[in-house]
Amino acid sequence: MPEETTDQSNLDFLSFVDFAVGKTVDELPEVDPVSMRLVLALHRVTSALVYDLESTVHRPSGWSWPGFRVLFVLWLAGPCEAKRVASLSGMSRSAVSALVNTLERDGLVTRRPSAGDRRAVDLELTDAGHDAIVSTYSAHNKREQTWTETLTPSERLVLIGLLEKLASGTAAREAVKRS
Amino acid sequence: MPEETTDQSNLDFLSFVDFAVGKTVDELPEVDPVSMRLVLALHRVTSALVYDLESTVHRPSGWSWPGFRVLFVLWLAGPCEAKRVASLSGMSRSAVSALVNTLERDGLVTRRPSAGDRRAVDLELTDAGHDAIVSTYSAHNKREQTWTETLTPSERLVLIGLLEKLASGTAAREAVKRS
DNA sequence: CGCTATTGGTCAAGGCTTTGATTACACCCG
DNA sequence: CGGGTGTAATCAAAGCCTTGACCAATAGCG
Repeated sequence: MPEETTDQSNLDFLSFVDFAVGKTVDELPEVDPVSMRLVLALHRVTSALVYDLESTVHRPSGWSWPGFRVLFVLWLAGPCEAKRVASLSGMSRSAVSALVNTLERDGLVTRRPSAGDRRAVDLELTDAGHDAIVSTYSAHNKREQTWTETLTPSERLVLIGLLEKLASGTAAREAVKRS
Repeated sequence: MPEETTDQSNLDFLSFVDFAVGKTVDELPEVDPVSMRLVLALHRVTSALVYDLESTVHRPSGWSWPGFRVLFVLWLAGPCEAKRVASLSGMSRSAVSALVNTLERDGLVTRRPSAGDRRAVDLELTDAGHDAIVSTYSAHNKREQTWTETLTPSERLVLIGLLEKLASGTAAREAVKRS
């Protein structure tokens, strides 16, 4: 791993944000630099975090983050309908359906027609699925802790508060939702 | 659009986070609830934001957010090598290469062998590409402003500061980077 | 100079997600 | 009870992204 080039590309990217905001405001005066910077920062840090977790934790175990999210919901909520898994995990029903094809093939989840509603499908973790989620989540959270350590304890709480405020604000509520 | 079911699913999801943190800490004592909640909130709000911007701004214009990011970099940085576009946009070289296939097909970008280094490829915005990025970015930022309005002006600055601190912290620097 | 290591770009296979269409089934109202 | 409306799930086509392999060209060292 070439540490110095990693730092270099990081700098490139950081200074590019400054440059981008400046030049954009210059050419498009109606642009608000604060919201531009906010969304840029949010997207960039999340994308780096997801990529890091996926490539250090999930892929090495042979699974993907999206698959992990489905297993996670099933672990916590217990067996339930695909529709509910979609809404709890924040994915579309189509995405859950496609993902469960993979998970079922790999023996982590079973699919059964629901008893009450014959349109619905009940999903349930297999024993292998249960083992997978428990062992993976420990590693996942260890890596999360490494990221979090950059902030002081009170900064962490402030950040969580602001993110949750953003998530329950007007824009989020009126935002287009996955179907 | 059924407003009440939208709110309902939002509540489902919000309360699920509380439930998930509680139950996970119960079963896996080594898990740190703060970093769990931080990453959950970060991922969730970003994913909602990206989905919203993509479906209200980019798809209706006929393009995708990833394509937009490439056009954006080319607009700001001017014509440059694919490698540089990748590092400035935070994408892998493979992803840029694949994406430019689409952008070139749609007449937004041109690909030319570089003068100095015969391995490299220079990318440049066409006139259509330039028009696309300028008109799309105005709409994009308007929507960003709607999201940002949920926070007070000083909260916005605090949030940006914390996100940028997270992005330049140890974990981010040592994180696996896209190749 | 020549050999080797590295770098820029692309391709291929596989996975996830999206929209839109389709098939079953459930529910409700006349 | 029958027909219209809405809902659960799935499929199909298309797009993006990832890893790993590969080629071509450059750079560095003996």
